[in-house]
Amino acid sequence: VSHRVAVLAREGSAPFELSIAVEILGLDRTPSGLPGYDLVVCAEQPGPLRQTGGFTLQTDHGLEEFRHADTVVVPAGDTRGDPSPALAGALRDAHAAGARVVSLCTGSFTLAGAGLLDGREAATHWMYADLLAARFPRVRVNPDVLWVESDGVFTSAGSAAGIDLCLHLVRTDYGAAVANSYARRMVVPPYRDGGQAQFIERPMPLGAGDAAVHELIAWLGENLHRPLDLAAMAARIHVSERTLIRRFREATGTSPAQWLLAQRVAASLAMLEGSREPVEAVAAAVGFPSAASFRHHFARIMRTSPTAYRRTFAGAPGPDEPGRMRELRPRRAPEPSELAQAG
DNA sequence: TGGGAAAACCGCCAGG
DNA sequence: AACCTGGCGGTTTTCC
Repeated sequence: VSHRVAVLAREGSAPFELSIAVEILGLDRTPSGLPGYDLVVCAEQPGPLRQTGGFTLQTDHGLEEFRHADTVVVPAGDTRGDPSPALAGALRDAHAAGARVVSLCTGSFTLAGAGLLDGREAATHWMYADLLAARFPRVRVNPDVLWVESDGVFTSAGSAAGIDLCLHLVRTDYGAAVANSYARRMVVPPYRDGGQAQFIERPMPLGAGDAAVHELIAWLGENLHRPLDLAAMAARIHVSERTLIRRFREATGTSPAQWLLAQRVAASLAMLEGSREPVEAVAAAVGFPSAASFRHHFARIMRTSPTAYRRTFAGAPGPDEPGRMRELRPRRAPEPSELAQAG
């Protein structure tokens, strides 16, 4: 039984958030052996819809699609006006009929305007969180999460947080393994964690999931320099090693040791750029058992050596540094394919 | 760079 | 019945 998704298109919207839903929930992945969705883009009225960027979007489907949908997605839209009575009613009916109702970015204003967020917790783009709370006092706005679910109503924060929410829906419907395959194919992290947060404007707590594993991850992030083995990690959250491995992979898509390796390499980047500590000292500071181990995993993940990385990204090379020529690559964070197991 | 020891990982399965 | 846990044995990965 395939899962049906209806995505709302509107006049004057930015295309990005709508595209997130189409990309994740609309692509046919059956050639890859993955389950998917029946997705339709629908509009309140027929006719061309002008989008940001000066192009038009057109669809033959109307709001009656909401009645057949298991999931209704409302992408970013107007933050000032109210939804029409027809749209508001269709959204309420869909929720009452048991459909998941999902907003991306400022789409939360539309849900709020339809009354669907009254008394419920909601997320939205951080620039508009205050406005949402002011316009809709009955909505419990949470400005610090990537997304939140409240009585079958899902709201996500700014722009790219919609990716996290859509992947969560896939995880809910088809399991973590399938969601991770989706993420890998899109080349995005299957799971945003503390290590990713440093690349974000401000750290964002997680939306939901395994609380014990999340707490463990937060603690690991603060203690990367310490020797950490499976037994210590398992003891920390009072489970067996077997259960830790299983639940860690369920929550993050990777294993504890692989995650640690990737986080330690990520932590080493700042030290390589911002200090003149020798590679041996950097290796020890971020918790590698030896410089050889550090170099091995750094090269595997970053496709260059620590010294070459430092020479490229820490400014001009020092006068006494050896002048070996090496292939140089731009800085990047570890890819999900490296965080996750290959199979 | 090689290879053996140790750790991490995971399928399987029994038990709660 | 559906779900989670954790021990066992074998394979893979890491360590030195």
